[in-house]
Amino acid sequence: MPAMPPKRRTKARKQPLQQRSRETVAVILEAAARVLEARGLEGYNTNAVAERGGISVGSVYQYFPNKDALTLALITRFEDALLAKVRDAVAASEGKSLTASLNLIVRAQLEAHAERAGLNRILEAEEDRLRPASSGTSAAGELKELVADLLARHRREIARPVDDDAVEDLIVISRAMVDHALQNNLSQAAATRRVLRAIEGYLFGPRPDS
Amino acid sequence: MPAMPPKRRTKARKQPLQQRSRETVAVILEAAARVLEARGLEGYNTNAVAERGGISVGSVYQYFPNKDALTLALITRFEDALLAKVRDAVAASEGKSLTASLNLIVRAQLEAHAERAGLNRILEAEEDRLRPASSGTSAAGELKELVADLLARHRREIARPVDDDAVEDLIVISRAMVDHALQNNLSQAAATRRVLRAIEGYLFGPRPDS
Amino acid sequence: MPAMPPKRRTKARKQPLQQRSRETVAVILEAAARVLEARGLEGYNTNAVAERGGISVGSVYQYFPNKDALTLALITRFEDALLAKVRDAVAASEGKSLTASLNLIVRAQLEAHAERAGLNRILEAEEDRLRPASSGTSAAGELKELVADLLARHRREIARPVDDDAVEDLIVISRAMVDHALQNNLSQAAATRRVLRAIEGYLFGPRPDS
Amino acid sequence: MPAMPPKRRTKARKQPLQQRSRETVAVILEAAARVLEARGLEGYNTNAVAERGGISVGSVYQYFPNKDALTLALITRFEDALLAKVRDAVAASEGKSLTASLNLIVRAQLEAHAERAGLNRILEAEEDRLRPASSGTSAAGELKELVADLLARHRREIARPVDDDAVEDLIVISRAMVDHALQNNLSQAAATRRVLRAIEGYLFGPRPDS
DNA sequence: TATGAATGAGCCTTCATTCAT
DNA sequence: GATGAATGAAGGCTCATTCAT
Repeated sequence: MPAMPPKRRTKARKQPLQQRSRETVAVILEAAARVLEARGLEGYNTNAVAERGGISVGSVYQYFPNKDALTLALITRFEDALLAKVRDAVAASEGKSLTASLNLIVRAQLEAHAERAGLNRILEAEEDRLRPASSGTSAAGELKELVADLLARHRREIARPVDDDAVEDLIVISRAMVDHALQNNLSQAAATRRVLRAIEGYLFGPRPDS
Repeated sequence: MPAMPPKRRTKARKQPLQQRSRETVAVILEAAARVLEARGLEGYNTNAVAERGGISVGSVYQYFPNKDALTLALITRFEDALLAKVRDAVAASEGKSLTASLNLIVRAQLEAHAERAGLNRILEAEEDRLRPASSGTSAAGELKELVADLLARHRREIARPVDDDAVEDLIVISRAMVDHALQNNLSQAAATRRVLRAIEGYLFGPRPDS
Repeated sequence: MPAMPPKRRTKARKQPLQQRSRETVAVILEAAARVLEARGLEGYNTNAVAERGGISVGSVYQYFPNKDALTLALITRFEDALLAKVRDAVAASEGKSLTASLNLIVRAQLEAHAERAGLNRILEAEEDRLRPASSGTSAAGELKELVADLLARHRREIARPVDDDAVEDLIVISRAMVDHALQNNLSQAAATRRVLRAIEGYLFGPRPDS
Repeated sequence: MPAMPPKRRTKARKQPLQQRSRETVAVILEAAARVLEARGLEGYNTNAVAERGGISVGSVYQYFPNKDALTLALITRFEDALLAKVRDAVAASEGKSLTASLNLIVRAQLEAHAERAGLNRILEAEEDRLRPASSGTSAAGELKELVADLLARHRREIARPVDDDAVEDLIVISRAMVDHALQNNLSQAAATRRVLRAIEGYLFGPRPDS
């Protein structure tokens, strides 16, 4: 079992309360994103980020205690964006059929991932390394809730008991399918179809015997 | 779009034809595995590997042109082991029902991953970075074939057309579910049940309309 | 021979004539002292000092041209305090025997050093680095005078000629002994005894032959 | 009280058993010494040391885990040299009078310090910072023993009880006097005279009353 | 005057890789 | 083939100092 590296601060070093600060933080994040996109994890370093952002390294460290914290902030930004899209999709699916709702949600996910596919893939890979082993994010929590609520609303149409495990599995499956679709450059349509097929299989498939 | 890094040899520098050589390669691989397990990606470096293996760095470079090639060899070793287990499971499922066959295969997968869970997770994460974007491995190819054959044999019990996409999706889903199960330290039993549920949902679920 | 670093201002940038200014300077000095005590030379930096003092870095630079000047001010503050204590001791020893007088002075020194032992040790170490090689401070000068006067008053009881060298040596010896005593956490009583023993040995010892 | 900085390895990273290695270590130490002499603590950094030694930084870190360890090695080197000189002086003073013996020892000390006065002063200053607060070195221990033995041999000529405290005080006093002498560029003769005066005062002075 | 965000030179340290032995 | 000392590019990070507001 890998030894846990010595704890390091990974929270923001200073809350960007001032206007100027908030802008700088935004600049840093965007610069980091661009470096990651342009040069990959390989060429991603704080000096490059600073240069790209037209600021100094010192400024990066004014707001992020270390490189990992910066990456983590990027991950959070992505998660928040994803979550927002899903939230909207869920809201928009009020009154719609389960299939239609799922369709909306899957599209939302695909969009969120597709927007900056290269970047997001890298971030997802880094997440594993940076999160202390399944430390539930609030974002992850809310996603579960959203899905759970949707499923609950359509309980009767679903062939299996809708418990926490089901919600989790559904998220795992759709995330994997979405990633796979993007990796293979599937068209929006094909991607949606395949992801949906997987999800609906899970939901409407035969009630498990065991 | 990420700039392609300058091409580097990532194939083994020489085929270990001699007995002695083959042993050394094995030593190196095992040392690398152990370093990865003990210290994580963080503490994984060629000097540490050499030390752990009781050999010199120079020897590592005798058999692997660079660090990535070594990691890749480790990944291949894992994939081969997995494939072997799956192959056996498929062989053993001759004449059995589809459900029983899947059960065997899923167990095989779980076993392969569980054996050195920590190590394998790291390797899977590295795979993304090291494979030039979906460059089909022969191992991946054979896995597809195995699954395709099994499904073909039970075609009539399956609710959807058994095409390449279906095979791919099935692999994606089960891999994701297996990873997730291991990550959450599910028991063998629970893991098997949930992975199977997902797979069977996909196979026996309602025929897609579109 | 060490190259002389480029000359830098190390004097206070402006005389704190105004009441407010004087207060700010005091705040800065005390903040610096506390940082030094709490985090050592390692964690002693102008930003930390400003934060500790509840002011901005800019303000620190308003009153001190650079970090060294601040440290030097701290050293001076300590020296002044020491000198004041010694001056009082000398005044109080009017009419007393030499031994009694020395006792008072040694106690004064010990007190001054003990008050903030950790801080003062650091400052003494920094003094070496910051003073351009034995540039006599006025404080050092006055100390010499005080000691010289005391010795002159008791000339007849002393076994050796009381010249400048003797005064200097006496100061060197007692300073070293006091430092050593504090470093080893000797009790007031033990410390006083040993320091006095050293001093009296020097004064009352055999007249040097050469 | 200053917080103790996180423990770091300060022992040699690798024992220089091979001939080549031993040479490299010597090169590094001498380079470090020269950098310290030429540019002071200010310009003392591992890159400069490597450059000065005509080797690469990597080599420095092959033998010293960090900069402080290197400095510490330099300190030890100095202490060992000093000790060797004192040991010789003690040996040479066999059968001589106490005064003559002290004379030899003081000269030895002065020589050791004078040899590279600038360097040694810096090292002494760093010692405080680098040694975990009065962690008795073996060198310090042996010095005490040497002095104690000498004094014991001449017990009858000494005016005070020769206990551990006396030995310690004597060492403190002579070290302070030697440092002071070098700092003021006293001539060998003057320095010796003054240091001896201080020591003899301590030894032959009046028996303390208290 | 005060503020504190921004700067950026510079230092420590790591580690993949080489190559003389 | 093996060895392991040596290399040195590269990158994370700090902190004294400045200056626009």
